[in-house]
Amino acid sequence: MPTKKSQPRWLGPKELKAWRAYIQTSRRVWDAMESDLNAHDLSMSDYEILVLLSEAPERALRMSELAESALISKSRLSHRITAMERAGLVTRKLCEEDKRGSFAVMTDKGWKAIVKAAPDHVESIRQRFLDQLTAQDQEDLARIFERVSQKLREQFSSECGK
Amino acid sequence: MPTKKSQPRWLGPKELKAWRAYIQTSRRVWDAMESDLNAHDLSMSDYEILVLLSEAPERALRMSELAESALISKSRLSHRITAMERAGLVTRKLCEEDKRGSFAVMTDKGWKAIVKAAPDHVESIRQRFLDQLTAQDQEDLARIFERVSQKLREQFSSECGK
DNA sequence: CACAACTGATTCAACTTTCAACAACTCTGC
DNA sequence: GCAGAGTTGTTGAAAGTTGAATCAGTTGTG
Repeated sequence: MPTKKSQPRWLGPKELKAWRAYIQTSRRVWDAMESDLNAHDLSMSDYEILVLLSEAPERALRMSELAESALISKSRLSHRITAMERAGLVTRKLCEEDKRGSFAVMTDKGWKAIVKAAPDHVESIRQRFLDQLTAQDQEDLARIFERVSQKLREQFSSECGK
Repeated sequence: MPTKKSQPRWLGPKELKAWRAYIQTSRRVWDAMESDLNAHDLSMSDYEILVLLSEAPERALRMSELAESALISKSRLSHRITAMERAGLVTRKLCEEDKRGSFAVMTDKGWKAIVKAAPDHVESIRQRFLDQLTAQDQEDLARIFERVSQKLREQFSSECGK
């Protein structure tokens, strides 16, 4: 996206500090949470997929919808569902209304897996992240990141949707 | 790390909001920045490696040190350096003092690559993230994430170092 | 000094992700 | 109805990542 010819506006000390603290810490948080989830043989992505399915009616979602919500590509989802199918966590079901389509459906085993993993995962969210924030911090953070997210969506539509 | 047998402390609405806003947005920010960097045939990881090398004396760093600073595994770094070597951005140099060791050294081409990519990358940091924060937000964020980072380091040493 | 334990780095095999191509189907406008 | 454009989802190969095993070199200890 960057489309500037002019002098680069280098980061000032405070900007640099904020950016570095943010970007490095968020990788660490992510890695720590991944490795916590590994105890349940799940990745963050798999967990997300299972959560989304568990919240969906019939515990089923169209592949595209699921890919979009989980923030991963269709191809990646397809491979991932194949692997999770092998592990017995989900199955596929063809879509009647639109014969190109298919559903990912959470199995009972998938449900059990997430029920088992959830308490540890929540504890992990707290220990790795939330417990270090005051109530005020939480509000600030939600506000800031929602604003950033909003902006990214705008940028995305003006870049792709043209 | 989670080691609790008691009732899980589920997230309250504000906690959930803060967590979701944060975790989803940070993936989006990351992805956007990756794709911005792709225009220069670099990944975020490659960029980080080049920055670290560019700041090091002689533009060289020991593999272990580099891996640790770049927050990636030694194995991954080894592969990545092989690839970057193929692309001409770095070379390896054996270490004289300790013959097990080796250095990654930035080449002139590597230097040029990062000099070329940096302005766009900085612009990307601004557009994707920093521009959406007030000066106050920046301070808050730095404070919060440094605290989280500190805690993660403590947890890491008490988990591994013993 | 000898030798066990350790360290730095790479390699291997398994796995995951990406990218491009594809098959199957639906929708649109004529 | 039907051609062409667009959508849904899968696939296969290439590239990237992981973790364990390995190799060479170093350090510490009796």
